[in-house]
Amino acid sequence: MTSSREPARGELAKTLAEKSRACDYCELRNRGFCGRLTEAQQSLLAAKSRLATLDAHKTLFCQGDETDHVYVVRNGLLRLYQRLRDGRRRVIGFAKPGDLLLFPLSAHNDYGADALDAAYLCQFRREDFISFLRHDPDLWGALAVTVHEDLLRARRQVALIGQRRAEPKVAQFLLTLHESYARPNSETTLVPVRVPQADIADFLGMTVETVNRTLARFVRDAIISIAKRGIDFLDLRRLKTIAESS
Amino acid sequence: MTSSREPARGELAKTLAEKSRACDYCELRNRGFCGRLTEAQQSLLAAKSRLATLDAHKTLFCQGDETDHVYVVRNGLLRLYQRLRDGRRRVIGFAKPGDLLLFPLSAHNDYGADALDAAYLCQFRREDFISFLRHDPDLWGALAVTVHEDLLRARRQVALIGQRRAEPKVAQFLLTLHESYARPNSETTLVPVRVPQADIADFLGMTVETVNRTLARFVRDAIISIAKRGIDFLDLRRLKTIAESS
DNA sequence: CGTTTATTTGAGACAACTCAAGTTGCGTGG
DNA sequence: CCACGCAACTTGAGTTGTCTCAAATAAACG
Repeated sequence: MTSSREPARGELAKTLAEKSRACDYCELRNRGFCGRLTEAQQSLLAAKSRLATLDAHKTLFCQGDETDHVYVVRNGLLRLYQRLRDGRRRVIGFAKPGDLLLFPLSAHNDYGADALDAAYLCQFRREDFISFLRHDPDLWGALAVTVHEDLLRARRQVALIGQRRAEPKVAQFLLTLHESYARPNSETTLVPVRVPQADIADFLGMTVETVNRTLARFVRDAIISIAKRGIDFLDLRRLKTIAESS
Repeated sequence: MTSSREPARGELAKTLAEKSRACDYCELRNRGFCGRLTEAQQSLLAAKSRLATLDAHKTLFCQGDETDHVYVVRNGLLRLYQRLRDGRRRVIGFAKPGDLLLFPLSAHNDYGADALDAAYLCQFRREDFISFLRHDPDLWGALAVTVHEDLLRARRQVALIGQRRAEPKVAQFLLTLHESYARPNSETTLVPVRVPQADIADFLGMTVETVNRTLARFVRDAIISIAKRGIDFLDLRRLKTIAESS
């Protein structure tokens, strides 16, 4: 099944389960919600957390449903989206490890989420999370900063969609993707995620055809290379030039 | 000077000053930051607040500057904007009475703000605001919810800009404007704000020319009427139809 | 009353969209 | 193992609507 694309999946799951309580995995990430917590706070939350697993293409929660849980992504990539009045879909972002999903003070989900990859998440009951906040007011800061970062991300998306030409849009999107997955000590230029072109289109407010043609041009010009395992960034400098060309 | 457009301005200022401590004015608004506070919390904040006045077209703060103060709008309308790499300007929103400006946990301003109308604001030193949060943890909730509402607004702007055709964009913008200023017990359809078309264009990601032509069409079709004092909504039903026409 | 800023109008180019076929890749079941 | 079906991707030709550029007009301000 989904494990075919990731041989070490089962092993990883075991590792995650062992480290579940101490949040060692999340601690590795500077960014994200858990990265802003002290070890004591992490332990407090971990005590009431449940490990949730989600196969690729499965839905974690739907827009409009009651928010009974909130989540922190441990592993995998999720697509966050809203349905618009006219039936079209708007992808509002992609959730990476460390990201907090849903706002614990809202009774209903602002958006829906489903997995692009198989995903592992920490699940918290919303009421538990709220009582954490009451118990340890310092958690409020982490929550507020996290929501504020989502706000900054949303504003970046506004700037992105506002662009008229397709090439800078896609180029900037690719650069953001690269940035999110760039490791300081790594030489590889391969970002190991496969985002469907339809999702890129709905994120950037373009049609699939235009996204496809633009990506094809980048591939033809040897700026990127698209493989089954992800996107290989061959010429970051040229990609940046295109991104700036507004 | 600017009082010529609002004869009762001076009187209003006096009223505001008198009610400054109890925040009675802000209390009248359901929406906004102050509306989420208890009277005790309002008094706490009011004790350390300063009334700031700002003439029309003046700048309150600039993007990138150090955040030494945060503000709550009492009266007037402000334009919030960011500068993009290519020099273009992106209007990220308009601040109405009750809105909190700037994020007290950020060291630098994410955006700039200047007045469209003459404006009155409550000014707080950032460190004072942070110590309020420490002193009364319940304030954290109000802050988090406020930032989250900004996030929802930003996502609405994403959906707005994502539209391809000009008419629905402008129609939806006008409807939002109308909603923000609609009074429950009021019969008038006049929204007493004048937003420059250039700002609408930068908010919606279009050119001034297209905004102008679209507005002209609405006026020609007797859907709205544009006067010096503001926009008169003559046919809300038709405006809604256009807004839905994606 | 002159200067600056905002709005209005026109003609043409261009880039993304629409529609309509293909093709490829992949998981399922015979 | 191959055939099938579904979903994602690819490609082409024509349309459409906004943008661009260029100008004239109107309004705001000292």
